[in-house]
Amino acid sequence: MSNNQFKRGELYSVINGVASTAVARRLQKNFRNAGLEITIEQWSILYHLWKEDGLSQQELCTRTFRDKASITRLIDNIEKLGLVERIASKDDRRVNLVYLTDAAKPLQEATYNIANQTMNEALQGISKEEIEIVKSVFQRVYENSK
Amino acid sequence: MSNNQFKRGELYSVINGVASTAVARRLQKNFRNAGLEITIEQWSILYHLWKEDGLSQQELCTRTFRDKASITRLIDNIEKLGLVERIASKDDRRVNLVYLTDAAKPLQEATYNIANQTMNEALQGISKEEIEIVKSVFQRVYENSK
DNA sequence: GACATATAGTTAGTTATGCAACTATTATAA
DNA sequence: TTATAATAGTTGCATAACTAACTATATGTC
Repeated sequence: MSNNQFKRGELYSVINGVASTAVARRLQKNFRNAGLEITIEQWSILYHLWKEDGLSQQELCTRTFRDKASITRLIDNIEKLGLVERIASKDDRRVNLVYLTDAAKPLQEATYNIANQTMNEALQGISKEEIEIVKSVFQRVYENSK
Repeated sequence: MSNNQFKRGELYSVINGVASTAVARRLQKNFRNAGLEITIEQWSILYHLWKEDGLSQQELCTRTFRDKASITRLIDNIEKLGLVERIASKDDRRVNLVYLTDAAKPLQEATYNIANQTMNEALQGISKEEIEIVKSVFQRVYENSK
């Protein structure tokens, strides 16, 4: 089984280890205000594909710490929006590779800007040292709990 | 590289400020192994009622950082299990007060033990000072984001 | 080559979350 | 006093999560 210990662990990499549902909700609202009708969960998938397109669903499980069933349905929904498509791998016919469509590419800059701004606001007044401690504690809690 | 986040504000107050879905899942599993078929979310409601019985749904919203619709349905499910009951307030007829039933009381000690043990394992090697910093950062991120 | 096992992905069932629209009750203001 | 606003809770709709059972393909061992 994959290490899918975190429901939306994705946010971690985005907000420097300081994760909170408050931030997630704020980010979602900012997306919506900008006319971007995607969920944060969907965005987290796109985020990884912008970094590296054509990942397998299994690889997305690993990178986003999600269950494979969750990935299946997230991809289903993003596919319905026309932002990604599944293409069967030629090397291994069990594998689906997930590719961004042309419709997804313009979203990247807009969402990056909104995400960065949201995170900066959330992290105001918090020092780099504190963030490092939070990350370190998270890491050890994770190690202790698996 | 780990990835951590607390799923609900609730967990934050329960596990000494160090929240992670890994701990939540471990806790859930430990509950199940002990024959306690409740979810962590349900348990988080019971936890607050064991500390102070007869809270209103609104008060549970505040204390567990949840939406009132979420509380409505969580209470629905816990009520179906026979662990709590809603009693209309005499002072304000809009208000439901949530009371533990006799069936819920014996669960307290068992779940406390399991929770404490799970938390102690998760927090091994982490100092009180570090935990305080994590709590403080969470609080400030929350304040910055609401 | 054949059989067992591991891996990638899908589907079903249950729980939980958030938003928005709604009802009922209480508080406030004209 | 009456009209309006605020508050407590419920319900409908959509998304997401986890477990477990399932299909299909690959791999490894005899």
